[in-house]
Amino acid sequence: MNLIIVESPTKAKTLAKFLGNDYQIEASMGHVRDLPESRLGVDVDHDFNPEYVVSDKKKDTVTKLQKIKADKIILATDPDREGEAIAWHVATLLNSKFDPAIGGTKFLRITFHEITESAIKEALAKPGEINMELVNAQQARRILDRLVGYKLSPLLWRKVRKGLSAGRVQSVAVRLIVEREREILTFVPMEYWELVAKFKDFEAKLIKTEIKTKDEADKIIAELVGSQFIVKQVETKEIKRSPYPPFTTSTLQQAASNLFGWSAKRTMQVAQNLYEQGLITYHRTDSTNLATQAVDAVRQFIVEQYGGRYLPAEPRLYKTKSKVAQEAHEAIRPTNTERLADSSQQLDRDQNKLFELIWKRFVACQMAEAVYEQTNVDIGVSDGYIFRANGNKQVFDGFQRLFEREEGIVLPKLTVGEILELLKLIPSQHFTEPPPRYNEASLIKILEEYGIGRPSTYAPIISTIQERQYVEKQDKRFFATNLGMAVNDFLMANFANILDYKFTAGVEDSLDAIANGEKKWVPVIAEFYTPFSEQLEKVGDSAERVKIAVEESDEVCPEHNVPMVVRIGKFGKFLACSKFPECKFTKSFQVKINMKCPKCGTGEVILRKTHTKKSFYGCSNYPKCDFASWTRPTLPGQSPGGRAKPKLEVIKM
DNA sequence: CAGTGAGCGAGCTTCCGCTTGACTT
Repeated sequence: MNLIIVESPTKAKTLAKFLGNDYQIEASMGHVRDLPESRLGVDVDHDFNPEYVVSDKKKDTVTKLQKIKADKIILATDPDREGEAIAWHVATLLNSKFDPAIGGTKFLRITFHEITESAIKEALAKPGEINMELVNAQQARRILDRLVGYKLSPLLWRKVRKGLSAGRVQSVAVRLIVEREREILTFVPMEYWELVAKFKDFEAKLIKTEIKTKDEADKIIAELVGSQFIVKQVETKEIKRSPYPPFTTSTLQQAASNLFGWSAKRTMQVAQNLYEQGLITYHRTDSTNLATQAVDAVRQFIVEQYGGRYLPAEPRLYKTKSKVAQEAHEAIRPTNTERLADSSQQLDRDQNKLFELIWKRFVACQMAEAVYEQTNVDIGVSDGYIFRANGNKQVFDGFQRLFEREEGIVLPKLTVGEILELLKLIPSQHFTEPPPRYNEASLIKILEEYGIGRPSTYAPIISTIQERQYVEKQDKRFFATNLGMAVNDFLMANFANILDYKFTAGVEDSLDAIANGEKKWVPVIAEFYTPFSEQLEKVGDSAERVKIAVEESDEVCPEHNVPMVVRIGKFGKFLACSKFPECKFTKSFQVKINMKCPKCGTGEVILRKTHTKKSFYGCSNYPKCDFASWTRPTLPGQSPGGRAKPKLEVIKM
């Protein structure tokens, strides 16, 4: 009997369908061994020798694998750095029971990038061995992350506050948010004006002229009134739009965040569900590759469903942009394109929404381009001013057939030299705006661009930086807290190299060098650790304890008539008199949603929490007014929840 | 449907990446 070990139980089931009774297939459930949680587990004085332990959570899995009697053990973990390491750890743990010298058990390593019958049988036909260079690259990655995290965090406990943490990934995520916060705080809005000329049936905007003040706008209007508006140029060109590539984890999380307002965590939970039901391919991937079989099938589907005009002559190939991508899996796609109609009844609302999103993105990615006719019209005025109007008409919908149709702007037929009748000049005041605060989608996007974090960690990173209270989410946007800024400033002042946006990219280059045999892992780690440990010692000896700014509130202490400040206790935020410890007056911290209580009309609606930490809406006049609601209260005429309707339309098939 | 809470300092905290349940409310 042959034992095949993969990482995911769902994958094990799929393989079992393809292979007969000659194989027993089991899942390792990810990593089986790791550095111990409660201590460093790296011997920094002896070549960084790591200490690996099987955690309590993994014991059952490991014991189960060890008990299986097999002639051959085939390690079919993912074809990437982490997968290779899992294979090695599994082999090491099973070796005592299955020593080739004693029992004759043989370890074989196979890899495949797509879960199709042909790919698996091909892999089984030519098995290889564990690639120790790749394993060592993973060990270097693991040990470096441990050294950074478990050396910097205790320094923060000493210099800032107990329980804090720092790491190669999380500290950069916090840095991004802190720097954006400061950019917004120091941003000076600049006034500018726009001028729109209204004609019969269309309008045009003044271009190439900067207007800074109302006086300037008025002056130009005075000049223009009574002038002749003449069509100077009419330019029409064809524009083609291509579909987006199929989803990876990060783009799926971004789309679900932007379209549905979902957190990355929620998206992954729903995707996990779809994956377990066999409806989609694996949902933790950084690749946009597609199995040839799947592309062939969807091309046939497109012809049958929409007609040959919607099919490009050649299949579209999508190259993965990210340099750090490991491409162990395919893109996220439906496992069966034709399954949409009958599956929809069994799925709940969230599953349906996400499946439809994945389905559309995949089918669209193999459809024809959409074609538009774009018209630019320049209108000249005697004084040299130029107004421009843009028209946009869809000529062929192509892949856009699957999505909501955008309203085009249709311009009337205009000819060069034509004199237009001006109806009105409309000035409008604007101000330049700072870049927006990050939300989950934009944070994941930029982290991926820097190569920081992996598909399996984007969602957990977002949880960690909030749990540590480095950042807070308000209305789905991240705000840096005073604590986050203080920790960031401390780390930037003393360990700027680790917080460098390019640090991870440099680490990745070294790991690649280890993986392809150009470098050995121990010197790579030593080269980092020697200066790092010197710096740790220096900062530990000399740095002052960091003071965290307290946030003032609008509330005033009734006993001392001084502002109250926001403090953080065991159970979250509360308001305290700024004269503490002299004055011990406190008040609960109220999160207002800018709405009067619908019951008493005088109180503010505030967000509160039950004993069990569940959020609900209540009235600030409680206990005088007992208004309470699980959902955000609505004012007459407002749609419940005030949420925008999702942009998807139902696919008719 | 709605606690409390900081300051002392024992013993504790902490990383990133790979996978799912097993818990409670």
